Amino acid sequence: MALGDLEREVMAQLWDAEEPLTVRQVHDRLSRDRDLAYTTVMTVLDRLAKKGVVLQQRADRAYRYAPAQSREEMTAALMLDALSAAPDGVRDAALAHFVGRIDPSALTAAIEAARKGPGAV
Amino acid sequence: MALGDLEREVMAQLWDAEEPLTVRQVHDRLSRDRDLAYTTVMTVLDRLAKKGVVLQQRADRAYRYAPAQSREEMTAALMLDALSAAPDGVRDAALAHFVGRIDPSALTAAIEAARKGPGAV
DNA sequence: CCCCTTCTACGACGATGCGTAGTAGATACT
DNA sequence: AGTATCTACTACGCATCGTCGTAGAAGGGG
Repeated sequence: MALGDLEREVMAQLWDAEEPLTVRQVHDRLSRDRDLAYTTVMTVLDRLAKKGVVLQQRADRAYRYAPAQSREEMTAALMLDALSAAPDGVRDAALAHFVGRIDPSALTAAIEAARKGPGAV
Repeated sequence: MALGDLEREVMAQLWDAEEPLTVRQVHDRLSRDRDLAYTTVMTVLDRLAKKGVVLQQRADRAYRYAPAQSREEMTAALMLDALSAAPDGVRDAALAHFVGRIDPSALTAAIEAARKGPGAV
């Protein structure tokens, strides 16, 4: 699921927040940098919810929005999508190209972390 | 650079071909499955050229189109894009998530292949 | 009880991207 | 000369996205 620029900014706020946010809270945080209408933020959050990338839950009067996945999970999923787009015979070579382009120490650290168990950063 | 469905189909033909193709050649190959106007294929190839993902070179009368990158390179680049979209502090964890989700033997093979030298599949 | 604030629901508009294709004009083969 | 081939340019419909307005529900303060 590809996101637009503003959608990504909103996701960044939700990920930074470690707690579900209301439309108003997201709007306030974005308003430090940009000048957006309250309803713009609402529309974006609504679209993100319809796409399934954020979860919507009622609390008191207002909805609270939380990311459906952690930023790490979504990033990993996007990488997997890119890899899966290649046909079978190409994946190994593509993976080798990818591996050759990232920092080897970061890779070994990632392998170690993954070995210790998923989710254990 | 995100590609549309038809754009991806055209790229698949160019990648399969191991040789630059004319519009007509691409059109013929696609016509085995689909019913597309010649000019549709031309438009798509032109847009791909403008995006820089295919190279356009004159030969005789007709243009020949070739992928600017191999399928492996482009796939790896897209994976890197996805990874780079995450902020610094998240990349390591995202990479660990990714590593945890792919076949370990494919990963070690990829590391081995990458170690031997870029491009040596 | 009425007004003001706060939310959500829904619609809308302009820009852009993409699939799709037609027409016009150049060029070459017959 | 006529026909086939190829590029150039334009265009249309649809979906997505950034952007916002209006309407309506719902609660708090005078």
